[in-house]
Amino acid sequence: MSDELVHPERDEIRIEAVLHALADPVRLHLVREMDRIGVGVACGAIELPVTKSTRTHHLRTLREAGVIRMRKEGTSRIGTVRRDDLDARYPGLLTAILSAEN
Amino acid sequence: MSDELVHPERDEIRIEAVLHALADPVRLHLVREMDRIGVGVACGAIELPVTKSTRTHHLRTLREAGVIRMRKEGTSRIGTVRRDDLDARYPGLLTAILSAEN
DNA sequence: GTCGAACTACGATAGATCTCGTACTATGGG
DNA sequence: CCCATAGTACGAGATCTATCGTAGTTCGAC
Repeated sequence: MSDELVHPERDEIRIEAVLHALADPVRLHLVREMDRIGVGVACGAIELPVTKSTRTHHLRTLREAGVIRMRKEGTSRIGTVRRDDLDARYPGLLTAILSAEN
Repeated sequence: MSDELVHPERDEIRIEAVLHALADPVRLHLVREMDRIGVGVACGAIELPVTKSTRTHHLRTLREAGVIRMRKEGTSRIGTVRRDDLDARYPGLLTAILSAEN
């Protein structure tokens, strides 16, 4: 059970899905926080103005788009940005988006 | 009349709007074609599997997001990608998206 | 002036999606 | 075992949006 959660392979990631995932302000904030913290972060620890179930929805969208990777750890989920895969597939994309100030 | 087409200023462009605009396959195709051709292109000349009114809708979305600029020329609309503005605001973003193979 | 071409405006509709509440599962501490 | 915590599943409501058809506008050609 190293990977019960479904993730797309690197070559299965689609640019439209990535852009759509990052076009939502809540999800963009999630990814920015994960990227800022760097190491795996408990997804529930990131403050959001939405409920738990909405958070789950957004995290699934990010995961299924290939933007983040999630693994289980106890009752928590540890999330990390898939920077290596995204940089390999779309060089410069993530940096350009995450460094945008507004 | 003063019904000149409305465009956001460079510093009014928002990253979420740009990402949302480019997340649609029809709009991404439009922008890729405009960028490939380079100089201003008659928007109606780009082949699309949608009707005229749907095309208008997508072009307006791109224009209002600040991705393209449109000017009138006779009964046609000439569209160009706002590469200078986008490169200045989000360095590397457009190149990363447009060079994505899939 | 009349006609057609290019485009926009508007309304309608079907589907997506963001949000929530409730119910449920799984894990770990006492 | 009991229970709290972290998260998911599911369904519902409200909003958004992609699409179309029809009608209207604008411009150039004749």
